[in-house]
Amino acid sequence: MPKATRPRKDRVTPVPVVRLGPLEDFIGFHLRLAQEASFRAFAQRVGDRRLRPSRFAIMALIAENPGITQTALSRASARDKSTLTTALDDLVVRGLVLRGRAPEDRRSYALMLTARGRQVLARLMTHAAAHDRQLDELVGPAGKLALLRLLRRIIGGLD
Amino acid sequence: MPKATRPRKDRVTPVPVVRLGPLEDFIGFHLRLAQEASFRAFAQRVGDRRLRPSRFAIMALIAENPGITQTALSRASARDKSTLTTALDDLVVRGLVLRGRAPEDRRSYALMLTARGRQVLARLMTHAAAHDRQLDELVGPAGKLALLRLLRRIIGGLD
DNA sequence: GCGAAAAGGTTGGACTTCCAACAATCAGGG
DNA sequence: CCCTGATTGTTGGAAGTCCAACCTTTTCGC
Repeated sequence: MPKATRPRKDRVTPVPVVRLGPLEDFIGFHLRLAQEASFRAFAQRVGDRRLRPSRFAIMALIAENPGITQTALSRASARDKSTLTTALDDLVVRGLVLRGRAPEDRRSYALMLTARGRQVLARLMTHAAAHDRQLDELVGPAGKLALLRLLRRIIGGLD
Repeated sequence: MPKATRPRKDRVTPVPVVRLGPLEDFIGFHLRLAQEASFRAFAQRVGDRRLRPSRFAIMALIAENPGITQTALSRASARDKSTLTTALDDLVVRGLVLRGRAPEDRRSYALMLTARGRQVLARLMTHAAAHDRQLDELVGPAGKLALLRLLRRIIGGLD
């Protein structure tokens, strides 16, 4: 076997060592770093800057719950309803989402995907699945189950 | 005493069930929900809206690494360096952080906490510790270790 | 029915954040 | 030395986000 190139492990990049101190053991800090890394990887995978993870979640939730209201969508995606107003304005203008009126409650809208919205979502879903597989490989199958279980406890316990 | 209005009848709040579909199993989606919940609980605990989790992390990292540069702080906190410019402007104006010049490299600054910055950080740290204990109780001691281990794998694996 | 409270959605304002482009400084090869 | 490229930090622009206030509509107690 030719020892052509040395592994990059011996790289002498002078990345300064930063001590984390108490942050080393804080769950919240690590949640933020992991979420940031995950979103960045997802966004990079998709490429289109107008279809970031939040838009994907919105569309996926509408697809699973046709006729959902903006407030219900707000709760499910953990975003303020005013945030959804502008996001949905954008998705409607781009022809991906329909804001139908709900006849039984004239205050609310009934959200649905357009045919083109379903196409775009399908493409995003393949990226999301690939992204999730990448995360799966990092934590392993047992790790994934444990991770989801722990995250759900935090999500449900802090309401 | 003003006329008492009777409280409304306690009714079972009809929180609409939202189906998550594929999102049910996506790690990234749950990371975001957990981070959002944690962030919100921390902010509520602290109260002061000008000392949110990101400011806390910045100050904690400076305290652990006196003389750190903005770029190193940017990497450690996973925030763009331009984000740190404005955040540090604010902390400096409020007398919590010092931007000292680094004599050996006149491009960079050497960040340090002021005495008042250390006081403020100490107060934030008690809130952070209480917050983390709350998370500990949700996941249990073994769960915390597992969670940190899994999150670190994701953080390190997506670079 | 009536009136007050609650709920759905929008608007305006303030922050945060990223990215791209830039100026100043440093490092290395010729 | 000098030129080129890399690094550090700032600026400007765009987008995302929350909160508080508000309007409309619905619900509920009386």
